[in-house]
Amino acid sequence: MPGKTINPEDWLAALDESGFRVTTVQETLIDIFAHSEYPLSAEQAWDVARQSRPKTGRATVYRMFEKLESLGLIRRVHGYEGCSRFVPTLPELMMLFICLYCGRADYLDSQPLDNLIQQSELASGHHITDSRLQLFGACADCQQND
Amino acid sequence: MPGKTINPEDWLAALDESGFRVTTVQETLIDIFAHSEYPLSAEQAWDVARQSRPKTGRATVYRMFEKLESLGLIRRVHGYEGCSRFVPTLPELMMLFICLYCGRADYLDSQPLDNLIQQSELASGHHITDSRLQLFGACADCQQND
DNA sequence: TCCTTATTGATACGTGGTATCAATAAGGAG
DNA sequence: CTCCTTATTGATACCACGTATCAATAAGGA
Repeated sequence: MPGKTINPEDWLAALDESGFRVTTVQETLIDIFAHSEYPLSAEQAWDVARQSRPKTGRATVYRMFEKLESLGLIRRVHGYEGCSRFVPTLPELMMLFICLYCGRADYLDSQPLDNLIQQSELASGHHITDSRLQLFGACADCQQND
Repeated sequence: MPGKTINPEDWLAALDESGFRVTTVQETLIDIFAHSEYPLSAEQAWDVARQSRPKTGRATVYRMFEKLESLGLIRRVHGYEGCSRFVPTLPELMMLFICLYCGRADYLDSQPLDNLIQQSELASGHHITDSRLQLFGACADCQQND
């Protein structure tokens, strides 16, 4: 599974542009996201953060997750381990696949989803404004290592 | 939005066949599910259950939800109001649409989703064994009443 | 360097869900 | 129908995740 990732500079810039102060906690947490290929819960991120920054507060991490989500920089994963984990948002690659064996997240081209939505709108008469799709299974790597 | 619903008899039969005892709490809760067009949380179902059966325990309702989910009779809704609500499972109609205005759930034909999964498997090399798709927007009724 | 104020960390709190365990009731055997 | 075994229940305590509060800290502009 290829390691697609995000650029911490962009995230800090986004926070700055939105009028938030740039702090060291932010840098720490953004770095944690940038270097993880797995979906992260606030609790997990808190544990990692305290390794390099022991005084980090729990509430602060939750607040930062909220902020990052509201800015669209991370999105929630609705998975087998609950709904409290997040992954970085990759524009144009919104379809998320989670491997049930290694736990890693992979992003897929979302064009097929757009087609599906159009189709379903026509068939049902509903106006669809948002969608959540997640796929689960065995990633290419984990299939080989059986 | 048409009121598709399920048959309480079938659910009781399914519980019986799985070796569970048939109890009055079960009948109460199954009835509540059969008569609601909205996704239900355990807490909500508990409130309703106590109207006709005041001594009903909270844990019992959570246990029953767990049982019904494990038997595949209800499924979790990953929605804007959290991930703790459930709807009855309708086989062959697995794609769920939730109206953001009236809150009702509608089931859509899941053939397009099957196609999407096939497509994504080919493109990514992953083996997809499970999926979660939910659509949000304005249902046909709520679009008219604007 | 100082000052204002957003952000932080510690703590307490709230809600959704689970473990425990004695009391109850399903339902098969006689 | 009655008895007996045991799954199920209800009450309580408990735990995990997340949020509100508020004094202390630190960004960053003047």
